Amino acid sequence: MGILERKQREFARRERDILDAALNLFDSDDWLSVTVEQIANAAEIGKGTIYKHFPSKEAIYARLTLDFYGALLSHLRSADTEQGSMETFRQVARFALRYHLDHAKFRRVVQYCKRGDFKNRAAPELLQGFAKLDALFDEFSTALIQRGIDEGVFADRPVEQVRYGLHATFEGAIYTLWEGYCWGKDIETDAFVEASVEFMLAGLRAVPEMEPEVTG
Amino acid sequence: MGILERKQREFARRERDILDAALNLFDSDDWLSVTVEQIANAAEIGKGTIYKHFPSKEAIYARLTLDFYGALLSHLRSADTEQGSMETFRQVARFALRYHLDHAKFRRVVQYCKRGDFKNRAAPELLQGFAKLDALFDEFSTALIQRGIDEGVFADRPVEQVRYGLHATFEGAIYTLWEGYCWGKDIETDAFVEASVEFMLAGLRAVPEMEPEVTG
Amino acid sequence: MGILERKQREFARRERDILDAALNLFDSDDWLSVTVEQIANAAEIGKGTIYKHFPSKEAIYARLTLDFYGALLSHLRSADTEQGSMETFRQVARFALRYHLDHAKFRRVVQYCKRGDFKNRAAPELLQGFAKLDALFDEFSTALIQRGIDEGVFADRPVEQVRYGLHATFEGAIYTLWEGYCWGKDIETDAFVEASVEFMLAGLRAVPEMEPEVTG
Amino acid sequence: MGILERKQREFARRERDILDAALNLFDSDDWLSVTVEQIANAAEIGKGTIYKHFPSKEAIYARLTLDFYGALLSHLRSADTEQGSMETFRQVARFALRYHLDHAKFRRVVQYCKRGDFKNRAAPELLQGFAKLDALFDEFSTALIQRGIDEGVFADRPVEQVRYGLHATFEGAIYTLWEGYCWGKDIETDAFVEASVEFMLAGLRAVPEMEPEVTG
DNA sequence: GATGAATGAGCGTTCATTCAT
DNA sequence: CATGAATGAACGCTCATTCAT
Repeated sequence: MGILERKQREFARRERDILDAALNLFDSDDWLSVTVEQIANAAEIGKGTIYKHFPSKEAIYARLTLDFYGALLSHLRSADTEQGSMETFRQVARFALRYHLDHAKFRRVVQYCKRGDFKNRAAPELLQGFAKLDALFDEFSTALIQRGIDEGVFADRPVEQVRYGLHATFEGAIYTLWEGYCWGKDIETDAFVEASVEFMLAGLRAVPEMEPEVTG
Repeated sequence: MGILERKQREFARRERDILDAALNLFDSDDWLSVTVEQIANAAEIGKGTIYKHFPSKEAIYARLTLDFYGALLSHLRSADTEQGSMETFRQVARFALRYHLDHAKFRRVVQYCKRGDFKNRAAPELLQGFAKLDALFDEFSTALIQRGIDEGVFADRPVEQVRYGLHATFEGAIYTLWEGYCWGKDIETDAFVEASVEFMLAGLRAVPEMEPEVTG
Repeated sequence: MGILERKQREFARRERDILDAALNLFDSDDWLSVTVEQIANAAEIGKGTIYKHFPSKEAIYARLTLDFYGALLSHLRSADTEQGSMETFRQVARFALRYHLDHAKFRRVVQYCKRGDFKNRAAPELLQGFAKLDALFDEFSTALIQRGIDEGVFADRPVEQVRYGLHATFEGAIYTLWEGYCWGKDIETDAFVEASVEFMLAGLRAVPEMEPEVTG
Repeated sequence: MGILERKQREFARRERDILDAALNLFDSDDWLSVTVEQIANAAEIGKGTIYKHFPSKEAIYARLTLDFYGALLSHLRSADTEQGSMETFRQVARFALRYHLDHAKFRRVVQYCKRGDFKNRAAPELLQGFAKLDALFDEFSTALIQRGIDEGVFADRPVEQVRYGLHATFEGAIYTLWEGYCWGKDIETDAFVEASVEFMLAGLRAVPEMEPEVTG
């Protein structure tokens, strides 16, 4: 019915209001001291209404984080793969890093949700949500790397092995971009993105064992 | 006098007791809920005595973090530099990563002290301590890289630029080693250390702009 | 009309559903934390509908209590009075105690409604309901005792006086039966009922002032 | 040392202040809505200080109740037992009832602590405290009754059995005295105490099985 | 008449820090 | 110098009741 539909839409809209309000309030180093009441006020609803949508404050954190990664994944999957695997990887990596930069408001809450103490407290269903995303990212990146190896563009090593270094660089790049700070200075973000992407590609192409002779 | 000296030694010893007690208590996901009283009990002193040594609880965090990085730096500086710059870098990087693994008890407090909200609250003198360490690490790593470039082992690029990718990989490697978890699975630490080190070296050697032709 | 009648019947039926649902949910030590929503769910109606039948949650408590005592009274009044006054009293008392045991689900809410804080908050009309029941029980028990005195079976004292002890034993028996616990042990209910009834009869028969000589 | 002793005395004194303040505030039908802050204010200490003495608000309830029963027991044990067992029982029972009247401020909290939901939440050590008191009261009353039986003053029945009715009357008397209300009217307390005590004695003396013939 | 989304007041408890002894 | 009792601000969450549809 039209009435039911409208109610559902209003309900969904309020949920967005809550998440948006929270996200904006969380964009500060003091974010952890933002109270549920402040979120409710910012969303222009009552405090109790928040709990119609989320069972706890931490569930809001989790939801923002899941939304963040879910949107990233969906963008990545719709990436253009017509080009060579190197260029494809470059664009995917670049996009992922820029996505983090463009959604920097999420950074504190996303990092919080990765912490062990958060996961210890989190409801099992939330943890499942995170695990599912992990698996999807895993699958996506594995395919990307394997394609490069198959095409002879990346060094022919077990994917398991090459992903270690790749993961390190990627995680560190995000961390540093979000921190905005490196080697005692503010970073120049565009340059940082490009340098990190090329670093990843260099690692993917490199033949690890014999490299001194090859390069030297 | 002997008396004065003994008193000073006792005082210093108590400080160590506090820091050791805190460090052990902090080795848990619940570390943030460790109270000053618990630390005092574990150190077998009164709660008030802690405040003779540290102006605040967060000062203990800062001190542990400074100690952690200070010790790392001093170890790195005493590294053997007799070998070629590539091998020297490899050993330095490997040592730094292993050092983080070997001092995993520090991981939560060290990560906490990097957070923006901590730095906002921190006393200026503490921030100076961190800045000084940053500068020393900067100086040390710059020298290492520059030597490799000068010897023709690393690609000839502005140090500023190459350090971006290097920093990303290094930070991400530490983060992941401490997390113990990557791509949805527990990591195999030895392999992870080696993969990360070689990834860094690959990035340092690679000629970034023309690589498609070179490798393909 | 048939339609009107059916509506009334449905309405009354819903009220029963609410009361039954509430009563079942109240049969637990946690009964005070049962929410209106839980009652509504158990009664398979909407939360708002409850308020079409009862002006407040406490009105449900009051209604259950009034129903409980009302049913007891109506049973007592229809008791067989053909036997002697002692046996009649014995049967009435036994029935009243067993009635409490058989309706133990009511115990928490009935006791709650006796509390002073409840009565302070209660609407005047509810208090009138309780007062009316009190008066009817008063009348009923007075008649029963007076009959025993008139027949020379109970000691000849002012009814006012004898009822004090009787009331104490009766109230205490109910309390203890509902509690199920006495002198540090679980009670054996049948024995407890009989012992209490005989205790009441002993008190009713006893000549208070001179008894040492009489019995000794 | 004098210093240590003084500290202990001050500490104990504060505990008394808290308990006294709480007791006074609890002497109202609204007692459950008395907040910890109100108690702290009334005791002229900080809210946190309360928690140095009691782990929770409910622990204050429990403590008051234990104090109440502990003092009663110690009074009862020091009762004069020189007289005959009937007179001794009469005086003990009378004292116990009057004690409840004289400490009516305790009545709400004492009744609260008997409730099942309270006991479900209570710490095991508290429950042990209650169980211990139960056992001591049990022992005391058993001895009193047995003495009456041995002296031929009370009917010769198993103590277990006679205590059922006695317990009912006693519990009910206290409940009613505290309520102040019986058969729809305010009670006259002195008369109620005497009537209840004589009721208990009548029950103790009565020969249960054959009484119709004996009395009629 | 039935519904259920929205409301918001209310409170126990923790713990870093101080300071009198 | 060492101690530990005292402090009090701060906050997530519940749930009875209302009322627009």
